Amino acid sequence: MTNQATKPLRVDAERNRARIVEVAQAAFAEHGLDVPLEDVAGGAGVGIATLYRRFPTRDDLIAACFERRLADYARAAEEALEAPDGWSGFCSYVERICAMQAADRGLADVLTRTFPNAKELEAQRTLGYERSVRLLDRARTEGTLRSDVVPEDLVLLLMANAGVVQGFGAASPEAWRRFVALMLDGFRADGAAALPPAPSPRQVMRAMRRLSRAAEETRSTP
Amino acid sequence: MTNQATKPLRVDAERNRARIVEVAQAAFAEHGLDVPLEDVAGGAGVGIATLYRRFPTRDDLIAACFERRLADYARAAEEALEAPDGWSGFCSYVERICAMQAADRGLADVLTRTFPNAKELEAQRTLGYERSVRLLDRARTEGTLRSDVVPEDLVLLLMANAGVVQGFGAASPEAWRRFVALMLDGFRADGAAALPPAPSPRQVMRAMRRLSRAAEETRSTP
DNA sequence: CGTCAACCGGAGACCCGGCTCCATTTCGAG
DNA sequence: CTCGAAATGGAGCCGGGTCTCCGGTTGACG
Repeated sequence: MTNQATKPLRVDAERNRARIVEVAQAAFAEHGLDVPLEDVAGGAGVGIATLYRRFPTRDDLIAACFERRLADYARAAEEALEAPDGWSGFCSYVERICAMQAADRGLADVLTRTFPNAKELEAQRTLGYERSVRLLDRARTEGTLRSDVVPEDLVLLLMANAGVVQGFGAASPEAWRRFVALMLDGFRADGAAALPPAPSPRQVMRAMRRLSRAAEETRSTP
Repeated sequence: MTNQATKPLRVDAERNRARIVEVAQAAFAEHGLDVPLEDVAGGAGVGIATLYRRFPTRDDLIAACFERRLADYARAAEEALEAPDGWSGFCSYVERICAMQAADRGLADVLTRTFPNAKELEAQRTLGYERSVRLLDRARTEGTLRSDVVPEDLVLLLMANAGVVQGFGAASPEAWRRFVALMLDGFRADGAAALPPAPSPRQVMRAMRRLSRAAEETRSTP
């Protein structure tokens, strides 16, 4: 979805494009992925048409804004893999991605939706996913992480944390920390009780697709 | 906000009112608190004006729909108080209210917002809150529930579960069970690590007010 | 059965966001 | 400096939701 091989833009056009992305990034972070695009255009000191010409689809703009952020996300797992032990790696990873969600409402959405047309984004997400699987395996074989966790549980956690962040927002910006700590305690192996079944990977995909679709509809028919 | 002392309605009007509430309840349960009111009116086989005449405000309709459901919510805590021990009472309470959220998207919202003009609703909520405090105290002094939990943690849980329910929706209707089980494990006293500070009661109130306000704005300027 | 207040429905005004069309401006190559 | 392609911006259309106004209908009482 990102124009890479296309002809380079005229310098003024490129400048505008950059400003749009910059403003959009801030707007997404503060208000979520559903900010009115007119506001973004206005904030960038540019006409709405310019924004649409450069980013025909909202998803195009989202992709442009979150490529870097998602790379950070993937890197978080990589760095956590370098932790001295599995458990601390797992914990610091979870805390880190939840912190990212708390700091950027848009990212919280991006992490729980799917963007079929933005291969770059999806590639990063997949990369992060694969690394987190290794992270999970390591902590699990170490015996500190409960043995019945599956990668899908991370999605559960991401969605739950999104709810906390969204719910408390600015009213209690640190509330998510407590939630995550509680949750991490629940992930410990010792004394863990049996768990109800996890959603299947297919179900997770369906849920993420559903969220994307719902967002789109909410936009066209608010 | 509920008209109690006002003159009784004409029988046909009363019949319509009842149908509106009935349809609205179902619509709220399925689509959340933000369903278009025209749909509700249409579903009830009634003109939009009739709905507005009977419920000048969306909140009036919400209050009429959720008085009973919130009474159920308050009763859940009462019944949990009768459990043989504190821990099982706490667990069954948590599971029950989360199940209620999963079964009714509207309720999930009602439980995390505030309705300053619906004293009946707020009274039920307060009742439920007071009972849950006793529930917490009992399990805590029993030594099974970690000693550093506070009532605000239940709000944290409600908001997190709302995120899970909202996120997975129909794609994995049982996912919340696993989440709640994980969470409950985190609430156990044994081996609990120190927790970051909880949001203060004031912060919780502010957050709930904020959600209400946000919802209103989303409605007028989606 | 007649009357009137209560009730009803739907047209339409209003607002908002998404998206497009096109007359005008600006860049930059020659 | 000239000139065409690139870029621009805002007016304007659409669709959807809220809420009101008013002419027509109906229940209930005498």
